[in-house]
Amino acid sequence: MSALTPAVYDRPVLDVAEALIGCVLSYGGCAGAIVEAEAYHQTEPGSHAYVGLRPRTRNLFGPPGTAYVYRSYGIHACLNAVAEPEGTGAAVLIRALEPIEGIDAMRARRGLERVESLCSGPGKLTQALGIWLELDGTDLSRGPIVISEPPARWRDVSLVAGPRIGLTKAVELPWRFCAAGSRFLSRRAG
DNA sequence: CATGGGATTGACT
DNA sequence: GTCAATCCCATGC
Repeated sequence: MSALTPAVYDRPVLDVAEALIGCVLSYGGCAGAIVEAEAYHQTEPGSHAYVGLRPRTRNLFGPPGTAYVYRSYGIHACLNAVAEPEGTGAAVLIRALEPIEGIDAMRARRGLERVESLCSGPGKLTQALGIWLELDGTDLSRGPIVISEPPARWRDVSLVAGPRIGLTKAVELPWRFCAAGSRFLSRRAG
């Protein structure tokens, strides 16, 4: 399994979002296949980058392949992969994983048994893998969080695009991508 | 300086 | 279906 290079992220954010479905996210002995992701770009108001570079969103404008981890609703951490050239605010929000490795550690951190519930949401998967805000700004091609190329069974998965979840602005853009038929999504694809 | 809202979740009716 | 938890910081007076 080889890590995605920065060049993979240095492309239009919609292309990166599609490319990440089926890739494997690993951290601290846990791993899962990405089954759901959303694209965000500075040119549309759903993005944290829309208002311009701020201290909190600094890493969202960093080099392609950077991790952008932010606090959501005061409680949760959400993980993004930064895309497009440095200086452009664009990123892919990782929304759900199909657990592959370290499932018992995920269960312990989540306090749940059901595999389908371990990583089926952006705040859930960071809790399951133990990813927190101090990993903001780290390099996804070098670690400690790594995203690797899809295993054989994930090549050529069918994707379903639909509107992004939970937004109050730019609700209509179909920038959410899901692995078709997956049981590990945060919500059903549509 | 005070206020408010958010790329969510889980518990409850 | 509703709602509170809880933090950063942007915004406005």
